[in-house]
Amino acid sequence: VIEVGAGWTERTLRATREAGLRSGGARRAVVEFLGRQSCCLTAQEIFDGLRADGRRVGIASVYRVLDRLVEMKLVQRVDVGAGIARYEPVLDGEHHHHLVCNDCGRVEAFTDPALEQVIHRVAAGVEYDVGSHEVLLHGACADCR
Amino acid sequence: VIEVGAGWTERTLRATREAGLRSGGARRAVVEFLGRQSCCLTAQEIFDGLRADGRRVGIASVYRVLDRLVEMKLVQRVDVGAGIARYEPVLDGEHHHHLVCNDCGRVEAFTDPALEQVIHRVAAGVEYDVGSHEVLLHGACADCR
DNA sequence: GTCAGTGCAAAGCTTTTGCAGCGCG
DNA sequence: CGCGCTGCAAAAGCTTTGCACTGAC
Repeated sequence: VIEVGAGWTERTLRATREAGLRSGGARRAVVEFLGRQSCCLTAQEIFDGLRADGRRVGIASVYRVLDRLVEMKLVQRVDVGAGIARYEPVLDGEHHHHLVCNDCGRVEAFTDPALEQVIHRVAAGVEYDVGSHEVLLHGACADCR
Repeated sequence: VIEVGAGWTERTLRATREAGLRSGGARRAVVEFLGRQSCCLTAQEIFDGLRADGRRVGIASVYRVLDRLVEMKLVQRVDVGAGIARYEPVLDGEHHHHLVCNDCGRVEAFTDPALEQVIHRVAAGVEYDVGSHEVLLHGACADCR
């Protein structure tokens, strides 16, 4: 079952409530904003988006909310390599990886079932207790090449 | 053919010479230091290592040399996700990926031929002109779990 | 002699922390 | 009504840039 953004928003708000966290305005705003996005965003992009919507949130709160959600495995942090962290919702039944353009910095998603299968086999064979994985393909996007 | 560190050092110094770059002390020191390492290092670790050897290099030079070598595809930059970039020699005939411990930050290498094969197939099927790739497995290492 | 390469210091950016106050439960 | 959540500002990293000077070619 593919869960869409709206489902993630609701599930996330419920999970934080059930974890005994109080619901302030900043967390709700960040969660609702993230739930409307398709791919990974930087903290600054989330901050700017909220400000553009007229929400007076602090960027520190954005980081605090994201940290908490990453900890709860509701958000995945993706480092595409420019020293800037990106964040995206963890959707049930959907899992993708990223193409990164070395020239313009564009990031796009791709999926591949065989790739997932091989990674799970590899993860099962190492000494680490692997909880998540990430595949990055770096290169030139259609526009830049 | 597996090329060892010494081969990389020599090949890299030759490549920079042939690219018309002048050979100052800092680049030579960084290249020779990197050639002696097995896995990825941070710029700070390289800087500290050189200082420990008594080389009076500036950290800015370490970054400048690394940038240049990444550009020439002689060094690969690896972002394991703590906001700190890591760098490692690109060895001919050897290619590995990384296990990252979420608790202690330890980074280890692993290889898997089937994984490489699948990634190359995926890379050939996307719109990007893929030049490099990177697989990160995050979890708890043997000591931390 | 020229100018790329270098070390040091200062600046820039992302991210974290301190703190007072608001407001959820 | 306590204490978690928040915004703001300041601090703390990592990385880059400015600048004068050295040394390779």
